[in-house]
Amino acid sequence: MTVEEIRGNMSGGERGNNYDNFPIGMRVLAVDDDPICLKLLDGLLRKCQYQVTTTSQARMALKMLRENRDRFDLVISDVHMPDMDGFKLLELVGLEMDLPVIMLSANSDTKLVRKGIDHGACDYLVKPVRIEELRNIWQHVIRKKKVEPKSQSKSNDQDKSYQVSGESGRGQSPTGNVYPNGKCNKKRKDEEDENDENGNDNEDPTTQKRARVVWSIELHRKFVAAVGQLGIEKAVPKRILDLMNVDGLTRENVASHLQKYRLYLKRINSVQTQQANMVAALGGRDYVRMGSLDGLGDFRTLGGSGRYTHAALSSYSSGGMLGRLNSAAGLSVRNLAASQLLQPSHGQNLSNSVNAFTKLNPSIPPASQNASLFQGIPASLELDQLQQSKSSAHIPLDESRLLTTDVLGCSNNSLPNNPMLLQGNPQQPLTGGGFGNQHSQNITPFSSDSFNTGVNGSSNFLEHGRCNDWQNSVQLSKFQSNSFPLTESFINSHLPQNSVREAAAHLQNSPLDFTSTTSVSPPFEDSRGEIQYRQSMASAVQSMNQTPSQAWADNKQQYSHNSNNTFGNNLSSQVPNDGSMASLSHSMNQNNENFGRRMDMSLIGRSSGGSSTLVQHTEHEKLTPDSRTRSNEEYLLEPTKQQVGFSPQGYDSLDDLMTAMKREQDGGMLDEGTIWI
DNA sequence: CAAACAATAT
DNA sequence: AATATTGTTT
Repeated sequence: MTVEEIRGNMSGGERGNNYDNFPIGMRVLAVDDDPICLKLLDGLLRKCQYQVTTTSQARMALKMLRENRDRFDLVISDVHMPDMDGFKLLELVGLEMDLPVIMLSANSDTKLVRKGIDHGACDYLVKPVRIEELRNIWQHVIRKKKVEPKSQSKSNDQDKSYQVSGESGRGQSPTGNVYPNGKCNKKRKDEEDENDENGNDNEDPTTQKRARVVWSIELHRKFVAAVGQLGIEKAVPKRILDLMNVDGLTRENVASHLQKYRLYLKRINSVQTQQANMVAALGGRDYVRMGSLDGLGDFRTLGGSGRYTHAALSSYSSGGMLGRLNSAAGLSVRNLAASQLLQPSHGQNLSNSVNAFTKLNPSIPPASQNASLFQGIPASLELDQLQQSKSSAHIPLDESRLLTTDVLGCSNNSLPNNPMLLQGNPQQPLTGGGFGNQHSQNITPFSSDSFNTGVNGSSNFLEHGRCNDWQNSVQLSKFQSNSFPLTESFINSHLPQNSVREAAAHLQNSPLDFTSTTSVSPPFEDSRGEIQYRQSMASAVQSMNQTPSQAWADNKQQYSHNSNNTFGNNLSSQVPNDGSMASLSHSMNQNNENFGRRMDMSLIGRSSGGSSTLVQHTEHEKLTPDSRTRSNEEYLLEPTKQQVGFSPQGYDSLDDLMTAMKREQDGGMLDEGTIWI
């Protein structure tokens, strides 16, 4: 009988629950860009009596999975795929739906296998796959189910996936166990601290000091999930610990990680802000910001931010225009950066309060709040800003306003604090309603995005590894920040605006190379979960009114490196000039597919400009250079106009900026950035 | 006192 | 750089 028949027999049982005759009818999603391989795989899986669904596109797979998480029991995916790196898919799946994923590849390179496992694959099969291997894949489903049950009684130890145990070193279990002895107690106190003294502690393994916790991807995932569940506000060590329900993990461990996580979030925010500000300051260049942050994505990957930078630069310079920029601009940039860095950040308090406010009352309509909030901001900030601006002579204050505007706009949108929601499933109806058709909506997304974007975008570049990346994110930030300076310098350089623009345009365009060259990361789709959390955290933690929306844009991002290049072309062609951002955004939401191209753009933009933000008002823009800039810029610009919200003062932005700067400074990010140029 | 947090140590 | 530990506050 055919699979279909089997399915039918199983009758309703499909939903995942019935495992009556389990392996039979197991719902498998097979993904492989090679139609032949896919067909073959499909055939084999069917022979195993699994209920098979196939797709040749990773993105499609992700889409299907997102649409109905309970529709599949297991995913088997090729590693090499044009639209999305298999590892990326793996990570996203693991993160978002936590389904067992089996990687498939003709390459049996240990490193690749390892990579697959590290990214959460429950198995790695080498092509050609034998049916014998496929006959046993169901075990992964069982295993996962067993572990998953979130029964969280902390008591059990063993089966939980997370229990902390094992000798410290190993760590390889993808799942990530932490502590050394299985038994560990949560409290370190109990252990025997004292005993050892003598030297005789000999110990039972139990007794030893516990190994330090390694925050594996899985563990981090759990952590993030817990945080997300709790909401930032309530995300305190103890609660997180409870939710995580990982044996052996202590509150202290969580606290420590939380500390780091918060720092990370802040950083991200800062960066974003910074970028946004920068952009604004610069003159409002807009960049498209689609890129995004995907939430997770960035965790660790970026190992060396440097290379990206490098690549970007080089491509840049090669472009010709760049060269000039570099030289002249470089200097200016540097100055700029330096000066900015120095500035103290005052407004933090303010911003914090704002955030808090927002957090607390997410539901509250934004507009009023925002307005009030902003207004509330002390003038002092302004002063600071001024000072700042002075120091960084190049940046005109006026421009800074732009940023502010964005911010406001975002807030106005009244998006829920959690961008995630929006982001979440593009396919799904926008929840907030906020985004309705209205143009206001349209606007919103962008603006908000712009904020987030910076940061997010960086993530895109990163290599895959969602989880991995968060740690890297910082690096990303660096990268971005660096890029920024470039831009600035660019701008700053006293070139006539037009020329500048042109240059900018070039940059953006040229970047294609960059993109392709640098093997940036795999595409990113966001993983919402993380993103969400992240965002929420960020917003909460950080300051500012960041807006939530970034999410959606971000989601889309995929950068396809493979896809293409055409960035310019696509852009121009696909996106009509007239098309406003709104349309864009809509389309984006609706189809992920489109994104790919767009994403490229964004990436490029980012890379080149550093900031992809969207930007706002055109008004400030001195004018658009018409035709030349066109593709990218226009695209961007248009929307900008729509954007709207203006707020008279840019306090926020300033504040943010300052904060960001300060932070950066602390982080040394800026410095670095400056350096490269 | 326990928990959270920030700072500091390894 | 990632965790752990310590110190302070709530």
